[in-house]
Amino acid sequence: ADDNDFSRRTCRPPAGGFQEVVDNSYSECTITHMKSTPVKLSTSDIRRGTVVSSAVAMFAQSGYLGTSVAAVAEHAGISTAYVFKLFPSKELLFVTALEHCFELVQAALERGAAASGDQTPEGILSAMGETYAELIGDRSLLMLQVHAQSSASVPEIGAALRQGLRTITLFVKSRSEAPDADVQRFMAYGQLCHLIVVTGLDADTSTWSRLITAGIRHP
Amino acid sequence: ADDNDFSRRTCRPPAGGFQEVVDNSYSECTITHMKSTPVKLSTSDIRRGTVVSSAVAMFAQSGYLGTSVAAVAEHAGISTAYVFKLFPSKELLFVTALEHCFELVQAALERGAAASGDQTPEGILSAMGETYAELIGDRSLLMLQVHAQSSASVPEIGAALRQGLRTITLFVKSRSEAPDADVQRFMAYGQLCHLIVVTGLDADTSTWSRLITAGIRHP
DNA sequence: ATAGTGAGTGTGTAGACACTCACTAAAGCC
DNA sequence: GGCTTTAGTGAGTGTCTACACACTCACTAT
Repeated sequence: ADDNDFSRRTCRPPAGGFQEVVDNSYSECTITHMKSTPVKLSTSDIRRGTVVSSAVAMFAQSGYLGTSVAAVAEHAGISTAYVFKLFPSKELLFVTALEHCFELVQAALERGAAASGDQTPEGILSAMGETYAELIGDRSLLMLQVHAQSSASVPEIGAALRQGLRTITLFVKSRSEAPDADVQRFMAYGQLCHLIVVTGLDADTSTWSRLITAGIRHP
Repeated sequence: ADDNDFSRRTCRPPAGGFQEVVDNSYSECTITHMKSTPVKLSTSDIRRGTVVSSAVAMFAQSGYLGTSVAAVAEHAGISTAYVFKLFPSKELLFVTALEHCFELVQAALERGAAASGDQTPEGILSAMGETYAELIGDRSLLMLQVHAQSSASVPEIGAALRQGLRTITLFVKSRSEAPDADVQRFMAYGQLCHLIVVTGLDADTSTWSRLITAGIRHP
């Protein structure tokens, strides 16, 4: 239990080797006052950010009920008790992770739309789809959404899911200016994409699975 | 503890009042030898059937990890211990329930296709979609699939999910004889339908949710 | 009457999990 | 140096769950 105490303060990467989503929005360390010590100060807000990243990774791996707060804490390299000091409950930790997930998705769609050479509605939708498929290559953001759907009966999770879906839908609609039916189709194929990854069909070469995965890239 | 012993043998409906999926494939009681006693014998196979029905209902409600075997047993009106005698593990109980779910889905699709007036590929697909939307009105079969996707990392569940998806896909393809792209679209909108129900958008009248649910019936 | 069998249950157990609390170490400010 | 605030932890507690075991009882064949 005490064999890794000395390594706690060395700013080591989280256990598991950074396979979680890298979160740049928290990494900036704002030094408000002139400090002489070059060692960067770890405020609780920065810690909160790393915990959210760990929560995304762990919840994506094992789901809401299947992930213990202790596992998130270990991944973040802090104690379980401190996670409960940063977040009032497991539920709110999950919701925060989910909201963060949707922020990353929207940012990716925006990037894709901006980088599209073809700025027609169809071109923008296509570019967005490509970026999304790229984004969920690491599976974390995708699996978190799947697990959230499964836990939507928890009121706060359901609300967060609905809110995130609303944000994404409205963003896709306004950014692409495509007709409603095309936006709907975009969302439907996004869901199909989730199914493909969840069932591992992207690694399946049988003819029937080709039928499902046709035209959907798998990086 | 002994206040309900006498009611055990009266073939009463499961606790909860038959809100679970009614399963006709098990209700037949085959009397192999001529018997004089008119009371129908409760073999373990019949019990297995009722337990599977209860498992579908309970797992659909709370998911794989969120449902205790005791809850399934209580819903079926038997003891927890006996459920473990009928099924070797919780995992296999879930898999059996999922397989049963896919059987019901396929049967519904077959019924829809047979009842379609328009026997063109597009007509059959459309009729199938309508029957499917009707079938999942009670949400049990839909939610079970959603929870299965969330638990697909359990190897046996993932395999059962893949197998069920394969069966449905091949059936839709062969029964409708529609081109692959149309079958793919059929599956994609099926997944969108799941998302709508999970998030409760079918009861939402806001304009953005109308965009998602347009053209998808919600009974 | 006897021996045997399958249906079905009550009780126990070992472990896991969410969450709490009393506590320390250190930084910032006077 | 004192004093307050904050980061961070170890050691629990109560509860729940999958599963095991030993057992009863209705019934059947001989």
